[in-house]
Amino acid sequence: MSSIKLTSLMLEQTYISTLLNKKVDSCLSVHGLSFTEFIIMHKLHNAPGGSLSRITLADSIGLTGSGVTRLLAPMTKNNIVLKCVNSRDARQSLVGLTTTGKELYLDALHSFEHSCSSIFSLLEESEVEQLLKLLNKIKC
Amino acid sequence: MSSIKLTSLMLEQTYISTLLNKKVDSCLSVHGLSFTEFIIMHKLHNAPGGSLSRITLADSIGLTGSGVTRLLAPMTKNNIVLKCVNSRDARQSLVGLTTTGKELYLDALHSFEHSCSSIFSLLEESEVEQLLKLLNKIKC
DNA sequence: GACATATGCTTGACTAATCAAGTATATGTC
DNA sequence: GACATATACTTGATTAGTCAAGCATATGTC
Repeated sequence: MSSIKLTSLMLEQTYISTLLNKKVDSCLSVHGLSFTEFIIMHKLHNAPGGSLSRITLADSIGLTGSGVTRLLAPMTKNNIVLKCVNSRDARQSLVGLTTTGKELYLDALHSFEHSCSSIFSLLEESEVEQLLKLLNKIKC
Repeated sequence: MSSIKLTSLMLEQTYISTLLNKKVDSCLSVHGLSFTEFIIMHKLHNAPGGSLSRITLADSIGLTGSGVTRLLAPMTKNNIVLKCVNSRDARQSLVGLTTTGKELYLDALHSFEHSCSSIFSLLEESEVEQLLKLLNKIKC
């Protein structure tokens, strides 16, 4: 396998990702959210039971635990997420969306979906599926 | 087109990219380089004439001009890159690799290629090409 | 039940990058 | 040639995240 192609692939991937993040970030900024905050809200909204521990959250979005702590602090203050004690394990604090948080998420989701549609507009449905499949084959 | 698939694609892409960057970063750290520094060296090494202006560099790696300035400062101090004046335009400063920089780049390239091989090891050559093609179809 | 070790989270110090404002040089128009 | 505007770069302030160290709680072993 040509290492030039793999090198190109890695560089291209990084480059595109940088641009996409910036694009999505600016689309979400009208809701006062960063992309990372939106991802957190998305994970919480779709979590079974509606809440996750910080560690689970961190792993599922590729961040460190301390990164999550720092992100959640202002979100808690702004009444977007809620910290609840886990009665089984006092070390853990489960996090969930507040009612305000849910509403904000649904609003932001609209913008996000719109932005995704525009970003991936040149791809056919089959290509989207193919891309997803290929991305999942990357060894992280 | 299902917006759930597009949403998944965007989230998956971001997640994988985060992990890949961390992986590559740690592989390059043995050379004392960050991934971004390596990308800069790569662009300079492959540039026609061996030098680029800061703006061109910034655009080609998806960074702002000030980001490039900040990255180049320590690289200049460590004698990896060299700043040369453009006689045609005194505002511009062209940047190129020093001899030390070239050697360091070639060393780091080995590690980088090795890391890419491992990361993309589950992909066939045809899949790599497909992935590259699909990534390039994304509208940034 | 006491102690060693592991786990979940927070915090201080740091790094990489951004943005906005500023400086220096170029260019086009009168 | 003077002035307005544009371009290339730098710098101060800020932000998002990392890592390492620390604290609190859990768990396993004796």
